[in-house]
Amino acid sequence: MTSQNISMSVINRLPRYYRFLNYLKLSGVTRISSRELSEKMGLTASQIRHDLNCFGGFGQQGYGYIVSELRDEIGKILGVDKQAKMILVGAGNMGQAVVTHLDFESRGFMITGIFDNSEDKIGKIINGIPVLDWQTVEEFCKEHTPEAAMICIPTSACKSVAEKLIGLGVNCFWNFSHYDIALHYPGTIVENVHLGDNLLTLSYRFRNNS
Amino acid sequence: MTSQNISMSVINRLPRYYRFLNYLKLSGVTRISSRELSEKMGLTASQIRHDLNCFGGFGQQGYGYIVSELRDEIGKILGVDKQAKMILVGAGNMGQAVVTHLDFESRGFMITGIFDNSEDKIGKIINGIPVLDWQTVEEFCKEHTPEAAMICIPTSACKSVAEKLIGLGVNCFWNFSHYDIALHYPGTIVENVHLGDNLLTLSYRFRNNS
DNA sequence: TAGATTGTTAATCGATTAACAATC
DNA sequence: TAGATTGTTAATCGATTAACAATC
Repeated sequence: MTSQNISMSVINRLPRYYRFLNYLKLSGVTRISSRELSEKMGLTASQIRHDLNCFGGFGQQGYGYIVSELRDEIGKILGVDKQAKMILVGAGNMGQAVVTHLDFESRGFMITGIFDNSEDKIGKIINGIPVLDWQTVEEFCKEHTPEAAMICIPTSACKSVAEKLIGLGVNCFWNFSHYDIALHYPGTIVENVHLGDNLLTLSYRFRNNS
Repeated sequence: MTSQNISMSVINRLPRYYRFLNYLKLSGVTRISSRELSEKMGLTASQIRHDLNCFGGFGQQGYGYIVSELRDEIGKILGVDKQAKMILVGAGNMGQAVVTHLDFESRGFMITGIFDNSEDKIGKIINGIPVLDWQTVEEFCKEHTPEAAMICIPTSACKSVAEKLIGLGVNCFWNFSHYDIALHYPGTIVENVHLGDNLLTLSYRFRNNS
């Protein structure tokens, strides 16, 4: 395993490499050089080679990279061949939409349970999975041992939910709330999706577009 | 206007500053030093002072920053006091959920039109706004002159949609598809929301958590 | 073999942190 | 005034780019 000391800058580029290579493969491209890929992706060839070599030498000198091979290697690095059990906490608009819209199975996760505390939602079926009462999460975790959680609840509720889940062995979070889990629980792995922040950034750029 | 040459690293932190200051204000905190704020946010005091001074001296030496004043200043920088007209293209799960879930008005934008090309969706009312036929977008834009668009359609449809909108004077995009608008149309302002990429990054970090 | 392109090291560039003089 | 904390410059650190030897 050559996975030590890889910077977040590099890691954050991997999914995009994976997407482009996937697209190239589907388009029937079998071979590509770092220069050609750099033109398609708007990066430098140097950066691509540098990034890839964090994980090993996937190319052939004088030839380039075999698209399907490189795609598979990056897929393996990202963990697309595995599926960690993930629960969704909060079955509101956003939670429902993301779970319905996105293919989790091809991205390393599998939704195995959905929880909410509202009478309206409990019992509802989302994407084939029934919404359970948040009160029963402890029981569920002890039986099914989920490893990750997608958090789609109001920020005010997140502290107690995170605390509870961490106590039940969940330490990987896909966090859509504004509560800063990573800051309060240093051992956890957290990716934040802050749509509001993203929209504000767009606003700034729109207003200051000189 | 002191908005020249601000790096994206700084810009991307602004919404988070704004959120924390807002929270502090609501909590009744009137005054804060860069050191106190740095502890609450998990940054260095030096970085906070450095970031803020890109836009002007908002503090008082020996005293710190007045919370509500700083909040308002950053809000103004982000453009929360203005509302650019934005249309939503694609009224599927994600588009509906985000428009319903998020308060656009307090983040510099206002949804003034929703478009789709599916019979099921056209005529439906989302958040008080009727879904219009995508075929009528040209007419709509000429009358209402939207300045921005939220793109929630399949990647395959994005190229033609982006082209059309750019032709109609829209050059600011909140892009949920995987089509790379910024790469293909260099003059545009684009913020991408790539949920799938984000989930893959989480998968990587989960698998390589040593 | 000659040409092409990688893998890898060195140079550059940019972002973060440290230090401290200015000043409230 | 003395103490505190900013604004700002200098030092450090990390990420990107350039260069080129290795090699297919």
